[in-house]
Amino acid sequence: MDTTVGTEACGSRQLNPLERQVVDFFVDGVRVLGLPRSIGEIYGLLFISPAPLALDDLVLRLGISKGSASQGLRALKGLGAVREAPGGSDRRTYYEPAVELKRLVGGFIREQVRPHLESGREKINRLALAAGAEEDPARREFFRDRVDRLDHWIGRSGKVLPVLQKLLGQ
Amino acid sequence: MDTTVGTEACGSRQLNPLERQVVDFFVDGVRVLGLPRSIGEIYGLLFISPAPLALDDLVLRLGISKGSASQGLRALKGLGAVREAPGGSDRRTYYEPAVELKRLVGGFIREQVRPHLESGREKINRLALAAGAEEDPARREFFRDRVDRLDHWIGRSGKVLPVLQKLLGQ
DNA sequence: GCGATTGTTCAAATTTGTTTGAACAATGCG
DNA sequence: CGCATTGTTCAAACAAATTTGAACAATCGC
Repeated sequence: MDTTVGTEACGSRQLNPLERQVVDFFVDGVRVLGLPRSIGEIYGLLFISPAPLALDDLVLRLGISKGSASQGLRALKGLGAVREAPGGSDRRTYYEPAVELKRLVGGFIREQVRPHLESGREKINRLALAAGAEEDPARREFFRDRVDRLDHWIGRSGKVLPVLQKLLGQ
Repeated sequence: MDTTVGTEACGSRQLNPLERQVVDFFVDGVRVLGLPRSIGEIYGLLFISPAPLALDDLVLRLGISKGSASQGLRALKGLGAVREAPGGSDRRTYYEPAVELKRLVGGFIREQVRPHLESGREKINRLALAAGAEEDPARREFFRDRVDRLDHWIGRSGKVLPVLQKLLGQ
């Protein structure tokens, strides 16, 4: 092993143009989903790598810190977007991406969407209570209508998610 | 009109508990969508207000700055999530929320989702080029497959959006 | 038109969220 | 075991995004 350079960016192999483009593609992609940049970088590089990569590879090639790589991989595992590659002869753990849209969408919905729907439902229950406490009948009617509407939104979203998942997963 | 207090938070009427809860609900909601907090606050207060509100009302009741209120209203108008209330006798412009899920989802897709799909398509075209330039046939085949997959993702997403919109909009 | 009111803009301040890096824990090998 | 390598944690540094506020523009009634 050589010990040239150190922590600073791009010691040995920078990304080649294709890799660069793919990484950027995913950086933008995860931005839309509200996930941090490093997660897009990691997934992007795994996605375009013919062979699985270990944490050190990510650190070296992306020029990110070990901490970022570790946390990013953990998050991606949680989303079901990467898995450990089987049979790494090495002592290290190698990762490969999940590339089926179905799986990716499923993981995102499970981890990022459903929890919010749940907590939304709870909040709406409390809201309904508060709305019912209004004295003035006309205003109470109005509040009731609004809360009903929220409830309806959440209910519909819950219904639509599985359909969405099925449509994307073919 | 009185001129008590000034710019500092909560001079006159703070939010009552119901309003507080609704505002918080939407603050969380827009957070998930990657929109700033102030947008959730503004929409939330409009949503639970029986009568349309003007910019000054939002500033006063939410304790946010005029700048935030102005920018937030502009963004919400862009999303089709609020509109100017008709017939305000006053000199001021009053706003009311759009409360149909269909409209809200439609606006979000139009403003936040479609542009990213578009730019994604363009990036993939460039990617395909870069992938084709690979010398080694096996690697080229692999890259091709990956890029095809991305293309497929984007294509499918574009197909699903209208369905999603229709399902949510009933 | 003039003055008062309403609304916008944007650079600076603030807040929020991400990344770093060094200390620490875990793991496997000899 | 003891050492070397791999991976994790988390407080501090940093970066990105939002909010503020004050200067400016637009609008309206008189």
